Amino acid sequence: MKILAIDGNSIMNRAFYGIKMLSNKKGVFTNAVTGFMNIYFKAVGEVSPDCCAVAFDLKAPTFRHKANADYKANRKGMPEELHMQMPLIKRLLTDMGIRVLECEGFEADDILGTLSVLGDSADSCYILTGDRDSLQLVNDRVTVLLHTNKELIHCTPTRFGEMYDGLEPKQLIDLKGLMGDSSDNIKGVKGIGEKTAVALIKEYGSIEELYRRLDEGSANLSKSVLTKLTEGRDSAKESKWLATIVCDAPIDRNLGDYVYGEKNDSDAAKLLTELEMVKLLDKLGLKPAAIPTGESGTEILKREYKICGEPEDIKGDFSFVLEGKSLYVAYGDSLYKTTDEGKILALLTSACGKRTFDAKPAYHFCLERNGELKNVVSDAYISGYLLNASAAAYTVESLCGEYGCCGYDDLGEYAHAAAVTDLSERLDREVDDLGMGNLLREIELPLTEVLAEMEHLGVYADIDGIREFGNSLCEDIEAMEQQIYFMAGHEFNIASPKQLGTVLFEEMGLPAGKKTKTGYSTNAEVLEALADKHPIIELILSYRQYTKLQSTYVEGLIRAVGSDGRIHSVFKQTETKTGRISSIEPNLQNIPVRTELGRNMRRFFAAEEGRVLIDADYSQIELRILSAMSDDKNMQEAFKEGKDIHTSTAAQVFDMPEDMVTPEMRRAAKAVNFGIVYGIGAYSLAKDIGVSVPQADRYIKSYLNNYSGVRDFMAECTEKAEKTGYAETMLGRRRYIPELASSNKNLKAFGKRAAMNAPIQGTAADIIKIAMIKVYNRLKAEGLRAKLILQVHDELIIEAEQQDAQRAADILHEEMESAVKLSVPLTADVEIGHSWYDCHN
DNA sequence: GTTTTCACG
DNA sequence: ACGTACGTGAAAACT
Repeated sequence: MKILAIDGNSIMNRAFYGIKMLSNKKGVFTNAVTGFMNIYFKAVGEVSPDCCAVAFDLKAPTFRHKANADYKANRKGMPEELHMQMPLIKRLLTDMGIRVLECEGFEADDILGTLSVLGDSADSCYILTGDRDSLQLVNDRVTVLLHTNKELIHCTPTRFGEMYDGLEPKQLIDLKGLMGDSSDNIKGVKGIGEKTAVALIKEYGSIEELYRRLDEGSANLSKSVLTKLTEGRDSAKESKWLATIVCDAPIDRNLGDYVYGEKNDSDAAKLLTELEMVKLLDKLGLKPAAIPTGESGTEILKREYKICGEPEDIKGDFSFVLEGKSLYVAYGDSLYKTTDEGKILALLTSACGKRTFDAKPAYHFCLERNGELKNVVSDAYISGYLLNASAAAYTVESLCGEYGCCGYDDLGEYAHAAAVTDLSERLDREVDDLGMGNLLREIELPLTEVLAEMEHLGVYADIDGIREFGNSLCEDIEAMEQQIYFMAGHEFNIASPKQLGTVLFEEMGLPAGKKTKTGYSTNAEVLEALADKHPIIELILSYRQYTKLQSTYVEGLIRAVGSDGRIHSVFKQTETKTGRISSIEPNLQNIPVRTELGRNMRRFFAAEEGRVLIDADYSQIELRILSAMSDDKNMQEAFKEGKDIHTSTAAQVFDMPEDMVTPEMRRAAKAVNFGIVYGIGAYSLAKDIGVSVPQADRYIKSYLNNYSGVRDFMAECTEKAEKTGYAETMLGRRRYIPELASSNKNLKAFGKRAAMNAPIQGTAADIIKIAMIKVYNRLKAEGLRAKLILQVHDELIIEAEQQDAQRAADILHEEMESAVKLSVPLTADVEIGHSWYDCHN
């Protein structure tokens, strides 16, 4: 019989610190449980045990510890994030049929020791732990599986000998008796370190023998060691006793009782579903269990489907997925598949209501064939995002796992289509229950179509112009390179932060400022502070700016231009935690604008012959939202009267009339306004505007005194988020913030800032999405040859035929400003021009 | 695959 | 004593 005995505390501890923080959306941390199970399965895979037990320390102090009150003092203070996972792993193990052992008055170690002596010579024991203390238990039939960062070391007596220079496992306690162990608060003999201790034990074998020989006078010891040993005699004995793992803890001593017991799959499934540990669920061969929602818990339903080949006779609502060129349909209890483009188009453009998972590819399919996908009533991809915007990914499988749908693996390629009906039902009900039905049906679902069309149309790029610009950059870059090499005295890779750090801070002796975790920081902020120390700094900053433009924008955008001469970015609808959309391949939401050099890139984003671009951006949308959500009458007044908000803020913060506000003061006020939206800190504000930290702190205090509604609102935001676990926008979009449950000060502070920012940034995102849909619909309804092609968070861009441009611009202006009704006006500034550059003054 | 840097709102 | 604003994506270097 082979038993696997696990040190639960030790492995949980190693798992916790070895795996990045994970949590479900309610803020229950799960990384230690995840890591524990990974380590457990690895060990099981390597030793195939017949039985298993996991030992845990009991929290209450035990009699052994009373003898030495400080004993273990250094192990206290398990962080709350780990502590909260202990009951979870115990429940999970129990549900898996694995014995969990706890024994009052004994540590996990002692339980393992006791397990290791059970059975007879035919039985073997594997002890899984991350703690080297247990190595003393190693013998011919006891192997310690020592978990390290690199591998699971199988510590047999032979391996132990290699690791400890020929010592016997049993001698580990003698070693500790002499040298002590600060992590266990074992004192040892004062003045004896590892080297001396090893030498002594190698020579005399044990503490008892050492002292016998010492008393006898036959020990060969230096005078100082002799003195230390004599003085430390009692401590050595006690330390050895403390280091000794007891092997007679009062636990069940019948090996056979540790054979895997009956599993409780249904409870395990419920627990793991709740914890959102989908991968583990899968690994255990379990199906997600229904999480009861509201009063009436729902059972997992599994539909009986029949696979029917080509779709025909579909007259009502159906579920579908379009994967590659294949359309899979679930209609009633029938599953269909077709690759016939005509049939696909006919189905997608039919008037039937459609449920799906990720509608965008289907919109593209139709757009490419001049069809129109109609009546998408549910998209589980989007619903999943609304329910938890922080998930790493949204797949049919992960959503099935999380929301208690059974999945249809047995149906092979039809599995996704089959699951859509269940997913839509479950997720959409949850969305409705949480008050996001409107957000889903009025905003996110219609938005998918708008985004698909924007992607489909793309934006024209003057590729020749970009190339030419790139060539001129290249010349400048080469010249700068040579100059930098000359000043440094040799060639090196300027783009390497490591090499650059060496050149600047070691070879040239410039004062090194901040450090990163790997070396010197060489970012722009650090370099700017050094600008007057050496002319090379300015060159490096220019070099960085030019090479950034060259590699990311010139080269990146040239690669991205399609055969139609246009750039088709992908707008992701389920990526950000706040509700914004993001843009990739390429990212068109970060095209340079802040410097003149970079802004030139925007000359190449233009309208095609005969057309123009219409650009509109919201003015101060986030601050307007803040004034509305906080109902701060003071801030609202500034907007109602059409004032410049930063000047108005400066006048209040500095307590003077508006016409006395200097540009300097306005700049500071602007920084405070931005900072407020981000969840401000005095340190960062000080850095941003170049004043002292106490000065910055006074600005903030003065700001919050003037805008007391804002102060109250921010406090409410964090309180509400702490209580409920999430922050929400004006339209009910949620962002879960598990960091608020953290006991880590930094994480919690981050959570608070996120709780203050998410409602504002998220509401702005909601509003521009509404505007996009309204603009899209009106341009279409009025038959204008004008289309939305870009969104940059608070900015929308239309490409329009010249003749329709003014009407389109009016629509854009009107719909953006009337997207929602706030207690302050929402204003958008519109510009018409040939290129994006021309639209930005 | 992670880190550093820097582009945007 | 420490770290220090919210939300993104891409490129190059580094491990």
